[in-house]
This record gives sequence, structure tokens and C-alpha cells, in this order.
Amino acid sequence: MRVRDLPLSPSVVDHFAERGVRELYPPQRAAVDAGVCEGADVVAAVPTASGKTFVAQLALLTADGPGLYVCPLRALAREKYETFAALPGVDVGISTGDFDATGEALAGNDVVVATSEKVDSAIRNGASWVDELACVVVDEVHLLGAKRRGPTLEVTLATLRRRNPDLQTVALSATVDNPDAIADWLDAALVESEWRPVDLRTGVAVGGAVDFDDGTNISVDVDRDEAKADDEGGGDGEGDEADEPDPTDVTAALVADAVADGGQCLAFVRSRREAVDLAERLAEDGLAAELGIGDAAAAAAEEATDVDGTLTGRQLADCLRAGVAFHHAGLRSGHRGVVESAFRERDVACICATPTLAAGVNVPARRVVVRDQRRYGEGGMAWIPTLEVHQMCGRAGRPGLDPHGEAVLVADADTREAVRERYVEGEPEAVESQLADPGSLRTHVLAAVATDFAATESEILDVFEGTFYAREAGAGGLADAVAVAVDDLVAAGMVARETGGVEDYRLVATAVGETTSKQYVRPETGERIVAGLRAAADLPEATTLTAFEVICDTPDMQDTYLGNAERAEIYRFARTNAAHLTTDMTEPDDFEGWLESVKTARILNEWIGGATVEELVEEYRIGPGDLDSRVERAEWLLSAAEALGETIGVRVPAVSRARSRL
DNA sequence: ATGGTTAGGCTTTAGACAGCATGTC
DNA sequence: CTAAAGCCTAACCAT
Repeated sequence: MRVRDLPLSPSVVDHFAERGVRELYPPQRAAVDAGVCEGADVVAAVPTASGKTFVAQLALLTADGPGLYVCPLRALAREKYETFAALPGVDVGISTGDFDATGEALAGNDVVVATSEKVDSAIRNGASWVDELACVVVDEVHLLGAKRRGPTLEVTLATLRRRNPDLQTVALSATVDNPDAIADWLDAALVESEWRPVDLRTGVAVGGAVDFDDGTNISVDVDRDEAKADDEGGGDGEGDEADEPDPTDVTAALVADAVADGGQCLAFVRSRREAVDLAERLAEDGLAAELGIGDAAAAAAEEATDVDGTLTGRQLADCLRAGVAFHHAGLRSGHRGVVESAFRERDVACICATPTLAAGVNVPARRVVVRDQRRYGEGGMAWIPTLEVHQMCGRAGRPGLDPHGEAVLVADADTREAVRERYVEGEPEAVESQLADPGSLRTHVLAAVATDFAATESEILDVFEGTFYAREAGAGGLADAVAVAVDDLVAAGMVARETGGVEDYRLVATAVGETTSKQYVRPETGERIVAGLRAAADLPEATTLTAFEVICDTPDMQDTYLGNAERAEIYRFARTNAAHLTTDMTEPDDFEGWLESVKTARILNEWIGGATVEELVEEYRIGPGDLDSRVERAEWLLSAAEALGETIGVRVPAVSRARSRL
């Protein structure tokens, strides 16, 4: 099947031809056969980089009206925006929290690219363009199973479809265990495929020997570092443990092997620090020395240095000069951008990364090495989900550049079988709805009431009827949980029962509930802010610290790790500033959590007081990127606080002061 | 006394979405 | 239901 046989305009056909796209890949063909070009609902569960974007473009270009492309990451939204904008004759708009092409202008676009939260927010704020859509494409639908963001996605999709029954829905998913359930939910045709444009072989490495799933194997020389080699000579009771090479040495050898062969590599590790350590080690090994990476790498290092004078920045620059980089969420977006583009330009031979890179922007490599398959989480060390490891592995293989991609999981003799079974042969997990989570349900129940979509519990259930959860668990499955959510919201002062008759009442959002929903904060956050503002108004002197304490002590602010060594210091800080804090230290519900909030508040307060990134990063042991994200959230939450203050008629000047100083 | 080594204990641990109204080059 | 690695310090050992 050829592109020019599709119902596309000649200029679009030319556009694709210029990029070498003339023939459809098998999964794309299957999607066309399923009717993506004729308005049919389609779920495509296919591997990363097998041409999902093209399927999205087909749906959006052939739709009879404006289209919406929903994706989970802002960086991804930006990337898709660029590729859609390159299409001839298509007006594209983008709408994400950090980058918004003016609300009303979106109505005029042929295609809008947005994050799911932004679409949800647009619905809550009554944006008109969402009702005029002819087609919605949801990328990475398997995120339906994500703890907090999954419910948003399914409720948003359900709402869009409910308000617009003719809406064509196209959902793109990674390969998961139950794509049929997703297709069933959307009444869509299912396209399932394992096909990839570049073959991928996955192997398990024990020592320097790698066995791939296609029966081939390779071996690499593992240089052990001296310290390990030394203690092997001395130890006697260790037995065969001496024969067990260090996973980091194995990883380094696998990376060096790929690089020596002219390929680029991604190495995934468990923590940020280990990503940095590994990158520094590879740089020291002179990994990319003979690659002639020289000038361009120096330029990238310079760019990294220009971002800030942080320790992280200096480490990154040093690594880049050696043709290596690290990548994790503690990096500022400027640093991430430098690393990503340097890698794409092939000025970097290897990126050592945490999972940020697994699902983010496009950075294909010849070989992917997954050093750690277990990671610390709630409740100790746990296996990383198969889906996630598959996404890391899926980054291997660059079309047109590599004969095939290679993914190598580093194991040892004891774990080899478990790793092989779980990740090489194992199926990815099934996607499960998280909507029943009380916290999520509360926010979406409030949204339904606040937008006047529902005024009774049974109407709320109607709103949720189109949801993945309802399809899986049955319509009545949510009734009890919704009743609890309503009670909670009434108790929180977000929703009121307006009696009309004896047993007859209507649910109405209170002014506070409405503002909370529109500001897109969770009900608990709205509640905490309202209480905080009232308390702040009673304080003899509310300062910017007060404002920060209030917004940091909410579930919408990410918490900041509080080390044992710092705890006493933060405690003292809280005591000496007790007059400016809204919480009585002697009887907090969650003292530890509150102390963490105080730490975050203190950081933000010093930030507006003129402290530099360098100082704060040093003093509070957080990454530069962590500071940025907290500042960003603080801006949002302070504006929510201002809006809430207005609706309850409590003015706290410190809130506005803090906000303008940010 | 000095220097070096080791055992044991303590600390730390992935990621990232959202509002809104103006002003500016 | 589930951990592991780095760093610091104190103790210990050899010279």
C-alpha cells in the first residue's frame, strides 16, 4: 500500500515523499484497513518507533473537522507540534501548561496538540473548541494505568466522547497485555503488531557473555576496576563470587563495545547519582576518544556551561567534552535539551540515564544497556515493570543507521533466568484503571459537579459510564465509591446538597469548589489553601514564607526529601519562624510531611530573596531541575491561592507578593 | 606514633501534569 | 512481600 493511494492531498503526499515515506509499514496498513482514514475508531498497540505518528497524522488529516492530539509529556507535545506544523496546509496549535497558544486561537486550528491535563482543564473552564472536534488521537493510552494521571486521561476521553458522539477516537498504545480491553472500551478496531522497522534483539548479559533471544550471542572483554581485582586475590571465602564481574564493569564494557563499532548507546541505571557516576567513569575510560568527537562535543559542553554554574552543569560539561552524558529529572530543561540534541547529532556516544529517557523524546541508539532491573520504591526494592523495561529496550535501533537494535539486560548467574523470563520472554503488564482511587475520584466528581454535567449521584455515574473503569468493572462498580467521594466533598465544603423536596436534592459546587476545579488543583489542595489563608489572615504578620508554607503543604506540591542531618535544622527554622507559619507545630497531623513542606517553603522563600540556583542546590541537596519544577509549581499554586482568596473574601497580600516576586 | 585497611553503620533512593492575564521584542 | 550501594567513622593492624 502506497502513501499516494491514500485519501491525502497531493501536497501532503509530496511532503511525505520528501521524507522518504512512500510505502506504508504493515501496522500502518492494518490501521488503514481498520478504517483510520474513514473515521473509524481504532486502537493501535504497536512498538515504539513503528510509525505511530504517521497513523495519527492519517487520522487527523482525513478527519472531517478539527482534530486533537493528546500526549502525556510537554516535551513530546512540542515534538509532535513541530512535526504536524511541517505538514502543508495544516494550522497547528499547542496547548500545554508551559506553552500556550492563546486559548481562543485554538478554535481556529486544524489540529491542537495538548497534554491530557490541559484538555481536562479546558473542559472544566468551558473552552468551546473541545466540542467542535471531529477526531481525537490519544498517544500512549496505556498511561491509563498510571496512578494519578490515568484517571484524568480516561475521564477526559470519556467526557469528550460523551459530549460528541460522532468523535473519531484513535488510541495509540505501547504493547501491553490487554489491548483488547482498551479497544473494547472504545468500541474500536484493534490493530496489534510486533513489527518494527529495525529488528530488535534482546539479550541477557552475565559477565561479558550476552545471549540474545534470536539465538545469537556475543562476548565483550570486561575490565574489572583495580579495587575489585585486588580484593579478589586476597579473599578466600568468597568462592565463585570472585568470578562474578561487577554489573557496572559489564555495562561499561558493553557500551565501549558498541561505541568502538561506531554505534551509540543508552545505559539505564537505577538512580540519578549512579547515572552521573557511570557517565564520569565512561568519560574517564576515554570511551569516545578515538571517535573524533572533538569540536562539536566541546561546543555542547560550552552550551551546558552556559546554562548555569551548578555542580551538575560542570559535571555534565566535563562528560560532554569526553563524548558522554547523563540524563535525569534533576537536570534543568536546558541541560536536557543540550544532551538530547548532542546525542541526535551524534556528538555524544553514550547517555547514562534514569527512566526519564525511556518514555521521553526520540533518542534512538544502536544498543541499549539496562544495568538495573530493580529499583527502590514504596516497600523496598521491586522489579521494574516489564512495560517500562520494554520501553527502554525499544529505544534500540535507528532506522537507516543500524542493521538492527540491541537491548542488553545486565544480570548475574543468580538472576539470569528471572531476568530472561520476566523481560525477554515475559508479557508486559495489563493496563488497569486507577479511577477507583478515592483521591482521583474526588477530583473528577468535583469537576463533574462544578461543570454542571451532573447534579445527582446517578448523573455522576452517567458521566463515568463511558470510562475505562466502568467498562471493566461494570456500571455499578463505582456507586459506593462515588457516594463516599460526594460525602467527602460536602464535608470539605466543595459541594453542597441543595434540597428541592423531601428526598430530592441537587448537588451544587460551592464557590470554593468551583474555583478549586477551575484552578485545576485537587480538592484537598483547595481545602488546605482555604484553611491556610484564613489562618494567615489571623496571623499578626503573614509573610511570603507563610504563603509558601500554605501552598507547599498540599498534595499538589511535590515533596522534598528531608535528610536526617537536616531535620534538626529545619525544625529549628520552623520554631524560630512559628509566628509566620499557619500550622501549630505541637499538633500537626503529619509532622514529617509538614516539615518537608517547610523545607520546600524555605527554599522558595530564599529563592525570591535572591539566592542563586547554585547556592540553593548546594545548601539543600536538590538538583537544579528540582528547583525549577518547584518554582513552577509554586507559581501555579500561588495563583490558585489568589483565586481562592478572592472567592472566600480573604485577602492575604503576602500571597500576591510571593507570586510577583517569583 | 603513624599510616593504612577493613568492618560496620548510616544515609539515600525515578518521573513530571496543571492557571491566567498582560506585557514585550 | 521485597534492597543495595556509597560514604563516613571507628576500630584494628602492620610497620
